[in-house]
Amino acid sequence: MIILIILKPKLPVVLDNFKLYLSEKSDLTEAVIDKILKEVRVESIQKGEFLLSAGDVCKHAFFTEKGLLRAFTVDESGKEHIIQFAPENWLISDRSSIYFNAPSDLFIEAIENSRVIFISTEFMGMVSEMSSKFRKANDRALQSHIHQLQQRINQLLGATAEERYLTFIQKYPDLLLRVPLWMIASYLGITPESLSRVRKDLAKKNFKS
Amino acid sequence: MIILIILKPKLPVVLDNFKLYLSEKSDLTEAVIDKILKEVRVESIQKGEFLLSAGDVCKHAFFTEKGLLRAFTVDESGKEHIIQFAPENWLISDRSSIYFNAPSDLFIEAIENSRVIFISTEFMGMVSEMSSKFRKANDRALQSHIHQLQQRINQLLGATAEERYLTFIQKYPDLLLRVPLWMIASYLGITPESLSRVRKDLAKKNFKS
DNA sequence: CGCGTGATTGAAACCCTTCAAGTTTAGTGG
DNA sequence: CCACTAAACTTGAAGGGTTTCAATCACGCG
Repeated sequence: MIILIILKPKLPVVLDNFKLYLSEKSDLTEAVIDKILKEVRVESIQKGEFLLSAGDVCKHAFFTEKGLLRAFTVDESGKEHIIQFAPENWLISDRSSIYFNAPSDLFIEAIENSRVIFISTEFMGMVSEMSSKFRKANDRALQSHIHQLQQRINQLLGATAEERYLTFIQKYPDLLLRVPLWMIASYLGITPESLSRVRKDLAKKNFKS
Repeated sequence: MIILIILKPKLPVVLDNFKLYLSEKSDLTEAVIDKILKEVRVESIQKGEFLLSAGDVCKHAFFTEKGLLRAFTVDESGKEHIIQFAPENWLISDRSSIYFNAPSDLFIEAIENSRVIFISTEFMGMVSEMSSKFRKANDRALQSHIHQLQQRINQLLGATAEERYLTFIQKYPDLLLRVPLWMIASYLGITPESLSRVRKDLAKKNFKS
């Protein structure tokens, strides 16, 4: 008789996306990356949980290994304004809060059950020192970030609700399926009702999806 | 008899503001700064002249030694959207156009007769290598810039015309006296007529200045 | 099943824009 | 220095896009 005993192995946390990210953005060997990965803090964040609240000092950048995060502000009248979404492979944080060690005015929340890498300033500094390619990739990302913010300002200055929506679905088609419409409305700076009507109009003009 | 001949001396271009800027942001000696200053390109720009046009690749950051510059986009319908003003001691440029060597979508124009320093990437690199304080100051400025862009997005997402105007005059009281109101309206994302009415309402509520 | 969240729809109100006209201001040349 | 012109600013009336509020519907989940 054969007795089969299967010991459930201690599952290593899967960090495929973050590993890929590091190997693409840096010129470190896989061995070194694997070593680094053992040091990073990873957490499972349930839908609805917060990674940062307004008033707190932001201490980490967050890399979405799995799931979906959002950053938003809340104004005096209690209305939310969504600043950014962060699906898989995106970084999200309050750069200036980290940099100036100042209270953030952002909330960062998981809107799906997520696995999130906590990236400290020290970690960034360490990898930057190890790889000049990584440093450059970060510079690049910073410039892109600024450019993207300016484009958004530009659109908010001039575009109608419909134009904003069309830009959004063209830029982030994947998010459309994962993010409730009222959050998209918040990102676009319009009410959920308005977005609903915009979509209705577009459907009438036989606009696909 | 005494004949007095006054030879008009070759006037050195006055760069007090930029000199002060360099000495505050770096830890270079005055002698070194003076040497550096001889290398920079300075130009007098008449009101209405352009330093950058959409479609061109931006090659310089511009430091306003004297005068006032603005950056703006023009949308499909021909409307201008002002992205930024740059009075004395401000830097203005299209970072991403410089960085990615890509055509800019910005115009940069003098709205007063101005004296402008052309700052090349090489110049920035050189000073950065000479002074780590300068490097850090630039990092800091970059972070502040991002923060300021985010605050503006936030306001465009939620605030009324009046709120935007009040924020503007509180943040840039000096510009109010130098910039035509229709440009301020453009910066705020409203029409000149609306701004006029907002100001009228504020005056009625006996709001000073 | 019932509850809560998200989405839709309608009607009224509101803010802002548009268009058009008039007024003020500033700059230019005689 | 005044006259002229263009640009900037104001004001009014009408219209449009969005919001607000309220009600209803659809769906997933305990």
